[in-house]
Amino acid sequence: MPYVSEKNLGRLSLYRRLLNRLQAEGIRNIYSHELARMAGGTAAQVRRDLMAVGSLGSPKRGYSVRELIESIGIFLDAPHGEGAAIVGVGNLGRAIMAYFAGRRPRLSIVAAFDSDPSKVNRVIHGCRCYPVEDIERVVREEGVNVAIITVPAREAQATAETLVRAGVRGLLNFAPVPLRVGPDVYVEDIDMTMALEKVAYFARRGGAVEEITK
Amino acid sequence: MPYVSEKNLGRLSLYRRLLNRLQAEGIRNIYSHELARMAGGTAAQVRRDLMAVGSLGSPKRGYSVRELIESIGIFLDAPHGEGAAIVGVGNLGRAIMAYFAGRRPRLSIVAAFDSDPSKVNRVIHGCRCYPVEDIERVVREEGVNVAIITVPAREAQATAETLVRAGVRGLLNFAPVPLRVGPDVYVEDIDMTMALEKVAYFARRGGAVEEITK
DNA sequence: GTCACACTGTGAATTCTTTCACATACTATA
DNA sequence: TATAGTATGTGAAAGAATTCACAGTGTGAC
Ligand SMILES: NC(=O)c1ccc[n+]([C@@H]2O[C@H](COP(=O)([O-])OP(=O)(O)OC[C@H]3O[C@@H](n4cnc5c(N)ncnc54)[C@H](O)[C@@H]3O)[C@@H](O)[C@H]2O)c1
Ligand SMILES: NC(=O)c1ccc[n+]([C@@H]2O[C@H](COP(=O)([O-])OP(=O)(O)OC[C@H]3O[C@@H](n4cnc5c(N)ncnc54)[C@H](O)[C@@H]3O)[C@@H](O)[C@H]2O)c1
Repeated sequence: MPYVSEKNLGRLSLYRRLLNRLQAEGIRNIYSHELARMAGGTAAQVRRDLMAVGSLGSPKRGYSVRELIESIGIFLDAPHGEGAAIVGVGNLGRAIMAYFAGRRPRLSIVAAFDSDPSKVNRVIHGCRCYPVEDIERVVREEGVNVAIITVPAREAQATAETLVRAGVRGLLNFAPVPLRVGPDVYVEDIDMTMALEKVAYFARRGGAVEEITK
Repeated sequence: MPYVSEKNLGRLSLYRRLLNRLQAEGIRNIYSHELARMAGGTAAQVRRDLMAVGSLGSPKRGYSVRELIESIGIFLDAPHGEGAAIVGVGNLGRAIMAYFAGRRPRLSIVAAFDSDPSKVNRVIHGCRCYPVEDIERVVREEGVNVAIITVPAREAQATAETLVRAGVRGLLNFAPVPLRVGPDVYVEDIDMTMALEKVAYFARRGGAVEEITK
């Protein structure tokens, strides 16, 4: 399987979503420059990204939407689907559960955990909420490989360690603290404060340098 | 004012948060390699990043935590504070309002908007919720420069256009669609589906390439 | 059947980012 | 006051990511 950088992979995920929308509209073929326009990039970059999934475009007709979705799927998805866990069923955690509920069949939230007794043993957005003591057991039983962390910042490191001990190898972290984990665990941070400060800064200094202009 | 790349700026924001925490713990000085360890980077990168704010370290003592926070603030923040707006007071929008409420004095959410009549004219997490028809007026009155978009995907483009028309120059977009705006508007997308797919992918293929190892 | 065209796939060039490595400078100590 | 030692600031090198640019190719027109 070819190596892809993180950015590369992110864009493949984006292309797939755009392609799914096109497919729903009945569009069967698409050119790299059209996809680029939708994704906010350049045609060359789209083509370069698609090399990872084994390019399958044809001149004069571009890419088959159906084939592309399929190829990206083969590349991105776990062969037999995958379940994620979420720890911290607060404001953000519940919003995320609502968002992912019933959305992606190949990657869904299969277990939630919270330390608050008033939240455990309830079903929230179609997903059972367990006490944190059950993390290890449930993660192992369900074969969960990926987890979302939405606990308060001071609990995040300990939560990450528990999850890793249970076998989780990928973390999506919403707590505003960098997590320390072993090199075999992949961490993606979503840092809204940083994002908002970036936006404020670049909005002040004469806007975008690189926006979808044409 | 020196030019900084997006990544650069993001890290400055992160450093500031880490430094604030240190300051609260009573720590007065810090070395680049310590900050690097906390932020998950290298010492050289920290020093390089800090060049943007005008470096002010001293050998043997490192950087003054207080001075650094101050310098980063001068660099990052609007001189007299700044108000942001949020459009879409749903699950995610409310979580974000709760999160930012009373947190950053220099960059706070000063107005919320929703199209749902049952939400407007209420105060949610200390912030007035207006009908969408008032976006233009309120944004102008409050001098809002930055907005957060948490409306459903199909409404996002129209919302962005309304905001830009009202004078907003920076958007933090949570809707899973790339926004088309003019080149003078800065857009930052937070795409949770992409993030989760990335985590799942890299978790599967032997974890991180580049995590905080040492 | 064959021609011309527009688009793909991809090496090479460019641009952007990170890391290296070292001269410089400050402090503590005696 | 002189000295030793360690951390900074930064040019230069290395490494990534993006863009350029063009050869190759399948398609539709005729
Ligand atoms: N709300 C947002 O929009 C937002 C934005 C950015 C970042 N964050 C971060 O996301 C995290 C959650 O934010 P929130 O607004 O949902 O907070 P919240 O207080 O609403 O929810 C936190 C939840 O975690 C649970 N919890 C606490 N300790 C736990 C533990 N050790 N194990 C399991 N569960 C535990 C609590 O019971 C609660 O249900 C925080 O770290 C916050 O900084 C939130
Ligand atoms: N919930 C999540 O965790 C999550 C995660 C990723 C992305 N998103 C995206 O964020 C957006 C909001 O998600 P949500 O879960 O909060 O949805 P939601 O349905 O709970 O909230 C949407 C809100 O927007 C309001 N709204 C609808 N049209 C509007 C308009 N034209 N102008 C102003 N307000 C309008 C609705 O009244 C509602 O209050 C969606 O685009 C979603 O795809 C959400």
